[in-house]
Amino acid sequence: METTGFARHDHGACIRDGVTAVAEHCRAEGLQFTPVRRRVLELLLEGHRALGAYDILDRLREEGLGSQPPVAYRALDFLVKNGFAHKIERLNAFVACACPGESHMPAFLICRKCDKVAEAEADMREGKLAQSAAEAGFHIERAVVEAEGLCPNCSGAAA
Amino acid sequence: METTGFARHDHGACIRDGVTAVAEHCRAEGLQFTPVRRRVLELLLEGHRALGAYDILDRLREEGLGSQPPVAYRALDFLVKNGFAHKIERLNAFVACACPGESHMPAFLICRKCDKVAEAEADMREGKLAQSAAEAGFHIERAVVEAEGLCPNCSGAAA
DNA sequence: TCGATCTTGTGATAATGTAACAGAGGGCGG
DNA sequence: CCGCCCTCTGTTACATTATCACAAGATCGA
Ligand SMILES: [Zn+2]
Ligand SMILES: [Zn+2]
Ligand SMILES: [Zn+2]
Ligand SMILES: [Zn+2]
Repeated sequence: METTGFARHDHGACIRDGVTAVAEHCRAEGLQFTPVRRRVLELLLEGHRALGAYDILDRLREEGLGSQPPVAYRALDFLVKNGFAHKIERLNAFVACACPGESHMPAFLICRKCDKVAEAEADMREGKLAQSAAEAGFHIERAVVEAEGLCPNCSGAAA
Repeated sequence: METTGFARHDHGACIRDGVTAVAEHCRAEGLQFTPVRRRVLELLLEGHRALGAYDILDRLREEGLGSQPPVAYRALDFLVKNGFAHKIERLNAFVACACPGESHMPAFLICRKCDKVAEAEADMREGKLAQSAAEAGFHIERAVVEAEGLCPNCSGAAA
C-alpha cells in the first residue's frame, strides 16, 4: 500500500531507485531502456505528478531528444505496457509506477489542489463492487480507480 | 446496486422512465429540459452503451438539432453537471445515469466485447482503499471507478 | 415592455492521440 | 565482411476530442 508522494521522503533516492529498478527489469527481460525512455521515466518521477504527453514532449524537445508527438507517445506506451508507468484517464496524463515490474491493479489518489498523485493498491476483484459484479455475472479483468480529493498537505492549508 | 443493462428488461420503459424522471427533476429544480438536451438523453439511454460526443453530434446533425461540437458538448455538460449522465473517462464517452437525480458515487462495468455499460454503486469512501487513504491523511471527495471485463452474455459466447 | 439570464448557432482553434513510411542501428547467420 | 531481420527513431500528415469567443435567439420575471 504505497502512498508516498504526499509524505516527506528522500526524493533524490526516489528517482534514482525508480530508474535503476526499471533498468534492472529491462536488463532481466531483454527490453531496451533507451535514452528517450529513460529520460521520460525520469521526468515522470520528478514530481509525483501526472504529466501530459505534450508536457513531456516539450521537455524532450528542449533537450534535443525528439520533437514530434510519436516520440513521446512511443516512450510512454513502452513504459505503460511494461508496467513502469500508468495513465491517469481522468487527466489524460501519466505517472511513474510506484512499484515497477510487479503486476498489480493500481488505484490513484489525486489531489485537486496541488495535483500530486499517489499510487495505492486496490484490487477490484475483491470487495463489494466485485461481489455485485459477480452476482450480475460480470467478470472484472481490469479496473481504473482514480480518487480525487485533498492530500494531507493541502487539506490543512485549505481549511 | 443497479446492474441492469446486461439483464434482459423492458427497454422501451427503460427509456421512457429515464426521460420522464429527468423531466420531473428539471421541473422541480427549475432547469430547462430543452429539445436538444432531451434528445441527447434519449440517445444515451438508447443502448446502455457509451456514446462519444461526436457520435451524438452526428445524430443531432441528421435530425437538424445542431451541427457544431459545442451543441453536443453543452448538452452533455448539462446532463453530467446535473447528474443525469456520466462520463466514462476510459472511453471518452458518455452514458445516461441509472438513477438520475440521486447523488451517488457511480462505478461502471464495461464489457470489452459488446461495449455495454452497467452502472453500479461503489462508494469509495468506505472499503480498503478509503481506509488506507485515510491513514495517509487523504480525503476522498469523488472517484472514477471503471471496471473492464466480460458481461454475462459475452463471457458465455466468448468461452 | 424591458432587461437579466440562460440557451443556441457558428466559425475558429486548441489539446490529445495515431497512421504510415523512410531511415538508422545493432545482432546474427552466411 | 555482407546482407537480413528486427527494433527503435525521425518526420509528415492526419484523426479525434474538446474549448473559446461572439452574435443571436428564447425565457422569464419585474
Ligand atoms: Zn519521491
Ligand atoms: Zn495537495
Ligand atoms: Zn434499458
Ligand atoms: Zn458484452
